[in-house]
Amino acid sequence: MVDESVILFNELDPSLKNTHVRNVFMDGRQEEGLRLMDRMRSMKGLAPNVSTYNCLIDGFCKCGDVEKGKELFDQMNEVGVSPNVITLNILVDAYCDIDHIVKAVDLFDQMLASGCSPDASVYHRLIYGLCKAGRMDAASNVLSKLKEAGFRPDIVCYNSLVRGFCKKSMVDKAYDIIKEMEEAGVKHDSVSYNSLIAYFSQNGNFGLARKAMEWMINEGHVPTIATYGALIHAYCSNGNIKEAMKLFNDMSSISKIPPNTITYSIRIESLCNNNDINGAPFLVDDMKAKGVKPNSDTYNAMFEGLKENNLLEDAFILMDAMIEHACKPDYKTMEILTRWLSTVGKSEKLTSFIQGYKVSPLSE
DNA sequence: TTAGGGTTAG
Repeated sequence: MVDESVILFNELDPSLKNTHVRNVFMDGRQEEGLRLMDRMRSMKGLAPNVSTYNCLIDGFCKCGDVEKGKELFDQMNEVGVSPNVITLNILVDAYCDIDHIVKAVDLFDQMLASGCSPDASVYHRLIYGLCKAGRMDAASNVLSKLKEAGFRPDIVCYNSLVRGFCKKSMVDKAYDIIKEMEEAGVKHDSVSYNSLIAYFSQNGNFGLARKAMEWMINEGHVPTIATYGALIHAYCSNGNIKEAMKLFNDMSSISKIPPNTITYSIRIESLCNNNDINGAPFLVDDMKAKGVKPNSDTYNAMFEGLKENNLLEDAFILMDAMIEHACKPDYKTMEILTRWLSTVGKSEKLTSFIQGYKVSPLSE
């Protein structure tokens, strides 16, 4: 069979062949790209270059096949194409994304040992990935290596560390980082403040959280949706709905920040936790009116509330709404529904739901 | 002459 894409490829100027294959990979046509790469290798004086490999590896990683990406990375070494910092960044990001932190660190160490000199971005992204995974010892270790290599952490890197330490309740370490930022002349921003505000409010220290909000304003930073979100969530968890609502209103009226999916989900979750499931549909209507799209977390909060109140028929209607609005259930949705529906002998509804069929008797 | 592009709230 004649392969049209190969014929077209053959006619291209040699100088354009790598670009063409890159475009094929970036377009998500991995199989076709691989065929063209084979073709290239068989042509005299032509070979895929590092950027072609990078597009290919990135394509596989984005499709979730990171191991295939790593295989191709190894293949690069075999065929004599040296990986560069972009190759390394693609793989480090991909490993961090799927929480294969050890592999990300191994790859990084391997590159260091092989004499490749990563630029600051590789350190930055690895630190971010490690902080996100809560691996603060490893993150601190990479931070030291970054400094040894003569680089400096930037604001994003510092903020990742502040957040990581706050999440682990290692607030002294977070303060150390803030101090280091100040000494290094890197000015903290609203993101740095938001991590602290979230930490204080989660621990019920609302006085300090509000104080930090004041400091950030005095320093010329504007509170963001995350500032309000952290506080609203903490007040809701603490049962102080009045204060939460005040902030919700202040956010729109004073700060002119419209609520988003997360802010609404926080409030819906709070209603459900306080046995006020009847209030949830009104909030959903309000979201719709404001053009804010519910996501799986919004639905999950409502499913939890309906389950607590044993409102099975309402759950079926909600499952239909989820399908109708093309909102993909996540692992948490599946967990809630599996447990609930199997207990009440309605597992077949879950099967239909997964297959994308309506489940409510009202819609039949 | 390319390729990747990291931060905060639930």
